[in-house]
Amino acid sequence: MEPSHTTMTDPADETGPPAFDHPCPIRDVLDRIGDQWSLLILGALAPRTLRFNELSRAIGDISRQMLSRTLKRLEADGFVQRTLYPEVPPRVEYTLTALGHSFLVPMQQLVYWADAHHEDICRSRRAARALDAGDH
Amino acid sequence: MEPSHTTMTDPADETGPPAFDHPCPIRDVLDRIGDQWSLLILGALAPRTLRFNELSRAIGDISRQMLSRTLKRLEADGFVQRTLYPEVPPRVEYTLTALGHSFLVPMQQLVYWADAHHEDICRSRRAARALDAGDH
DNA sequence: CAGAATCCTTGAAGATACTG
DNA sequence: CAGTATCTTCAAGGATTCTG
Repeated sequence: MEPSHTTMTDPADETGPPAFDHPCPIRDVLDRIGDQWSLLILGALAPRTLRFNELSRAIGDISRQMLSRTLKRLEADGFVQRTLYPEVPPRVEYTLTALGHSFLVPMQQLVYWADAHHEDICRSRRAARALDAGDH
Repeated sequence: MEPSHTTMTDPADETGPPAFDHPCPIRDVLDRIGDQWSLLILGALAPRTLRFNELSRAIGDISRQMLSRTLKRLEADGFVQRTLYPEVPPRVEYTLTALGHSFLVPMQQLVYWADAHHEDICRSRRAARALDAGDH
């Protein structure tokens, strides 16, 4: 856990207005992937470019509202590129940027870990619940 | 994104929502690390065992409330072990389990990525804000 | 088709105070 | 020392409606 936390108090980068860019890199990334939808969207876009409604169907239970919002953030952060084709009816395509793809590399490792250890976690939870139920 | 996500768009898996243990391993893990404190706690415990108040001081701006809650969840999920020494005054030590340590391995990769690309993200954000300010 | 605008609910987190 | 108990706030996310 070294790199991110030791640098977060770096007093030398006072180049701009504070209070809106996050001081801690990993926090920034976690805020992005911590939400309900970002990772699902990135995963859906990983193999191929998709249009708005294709993305909506691919994910299934996401509201248009949240899909729109989340895509905007991902676009603003440079993970996703949005391309509007000025036709009628309008067509908009979303595709991963190089940054977006590169992000999925370490993320994939985490997915592997999660798959490998999910059972351990569930077992631990059941044990905890059993204890909790027994002692009150 | 193979193992976890390709299966969740599968239209054929309507076997009924079990509704108690999370169906998606990665979601489970993300829920844990997505919150404000879990990762900070794991990071603090990585190099050494700590007592409750040591942990509190190590993290700094966490309330006792949240420290207690988060530790309980981490303990229930098997990331952290809690040991109570029945002395007066009481002493409680928290330490990472093998599962907790193994989790930090892929997590570390994500931290590296975040450090390496934080500037890209910030730059992208600034550009997005500039565009946004210009077009309305 | 691809969103934006609006309103509302809920859970996460903070503040504060108390306890074995 | 190591917590728990309440109360409150706040923002993420959902539902619904409207539009170029």
